[in-house]
Amino acid sequence: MKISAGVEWALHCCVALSGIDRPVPAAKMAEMTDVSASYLAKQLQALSRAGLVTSVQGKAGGYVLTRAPEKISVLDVVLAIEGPTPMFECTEIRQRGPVGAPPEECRESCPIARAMLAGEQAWRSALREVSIHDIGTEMAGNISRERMAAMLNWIRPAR
Amino acid sequence: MKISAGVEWALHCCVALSGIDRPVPAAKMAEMTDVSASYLAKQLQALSRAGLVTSVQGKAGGYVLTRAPEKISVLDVVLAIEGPTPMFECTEIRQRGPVGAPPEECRESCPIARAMLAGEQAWRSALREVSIHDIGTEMAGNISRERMAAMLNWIRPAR
DNA sequence: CCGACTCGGACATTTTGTATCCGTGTTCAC
DNA sequence: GTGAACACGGATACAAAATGTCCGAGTCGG
Repeated sequence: MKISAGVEWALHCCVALSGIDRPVPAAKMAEMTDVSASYLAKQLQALSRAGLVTSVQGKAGGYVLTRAPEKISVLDVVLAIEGPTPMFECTEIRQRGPVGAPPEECRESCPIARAMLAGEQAWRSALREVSIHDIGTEMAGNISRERMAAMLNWIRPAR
Repeated sequence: MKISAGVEWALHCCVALSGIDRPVPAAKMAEMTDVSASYLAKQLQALSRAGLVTSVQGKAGGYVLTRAPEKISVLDVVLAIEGPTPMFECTEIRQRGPVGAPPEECRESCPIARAMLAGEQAWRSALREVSIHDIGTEMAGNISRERMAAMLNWIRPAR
C-alpha cells in the first residue's frame, strides 16, 4: 500500500521540466532534488517508456515533456512509475476450500473486490483532477517572484 | 502501491465471523480460504491488536468480532493489516538542493503532498462507506439459501 | 572527424512482505 | 485436582521487490 519514493521525485522533475523550454539532463535534476543520480535516471526512463517525456541524446541533451503540462495529470506520473496494475487483485477465495462456491454462483464479481475497486477508482479520479501545471502554479504562488526566476535560471542549461 | 494479500484474507475472515456467534479457530478459517494457516494466524493477530476481533483461548477457543459487523468498515480492516501510515510521505524535496526554498516560504504544505493526500482521503472515504455487514449481505444475495446454510454450518465449530 | 556528453539497460544491496515453526497459556474432561 | 489437548502469540527463516550503483552504446557539437 505504500507508494514508492520515486513517485515524489518524478513529480518534482515534471514540474521543473514544465518551466523550461530546453532539454534538462538527469544529472541536473538529481542535483536539484538532492537524490541519487543513478536511481533518479531509472525513474526518468520509466517516464520515457510511458510516453510522458522524451529523451534527447548528445551533448546538449536531456529530457523534455512530450505535451503541455496542463495535459499531464498526477495520475499519469504515478502510474508511469508504479505501473498500471491495480493495487488489489481478487484471488477468488470464495471459490476455494471445502465450502467454495461453484462458478455458476459467481457471475457477479466478489463484493470485496468491488469495494476495493471502488476505492481505487475514487483515488484515481482525485489524482486525475490535478495536473502538473496546477502544481507548478501553486508552487509559484508560494514563493517570491525573484526566487522563482533564480530557480528556473539555475535549472536551465547553458546553451 | 500494491495491497498485501493478507488484506483479502482478513476481509473474508471477518465476513465469515460475522455469520457465526461462537469463536472460530484460525485453523478453520485457513482451511476455508485455502491459505497458509501459519501466515493467516499472523494477520488475525494484527486484527486482534487493532481491536477488531478478540481471541478466546483454550479448547473451544478462536476469534470473535468485538462489535457488530455494521460497525466495522472495510477501511478498518485494511488499516489493521497494512498499518495506519499514509501511503505517500513528503520528504520536502522543495527545501533541498542548491536552489531549495527557505523554510519561511514553505508555510503551506507542498502542493504535491496535498494532491496525494487528497487522493488518499478519497480512497479512505470510499472504503469507509462499506461495512462487513454490507459485504456479507451482498454475498448472501448471490448464492442459494441452502449453500449459505451449509457454509455456515461447516464453519460453525461443534460445541 | 573527434571528443565529450547523454541516455539506456545490466548488475549489487537493502528493505519489505511472505511463510513457518515452536513455546506459553487456557480450557475442558475425567 | 489433575492431565492432556487445544488455541493463540511471538521469535525465526525464506523470497520477492524496491532501492541504489555501475559501465557501455549512441548522439550531438565543435
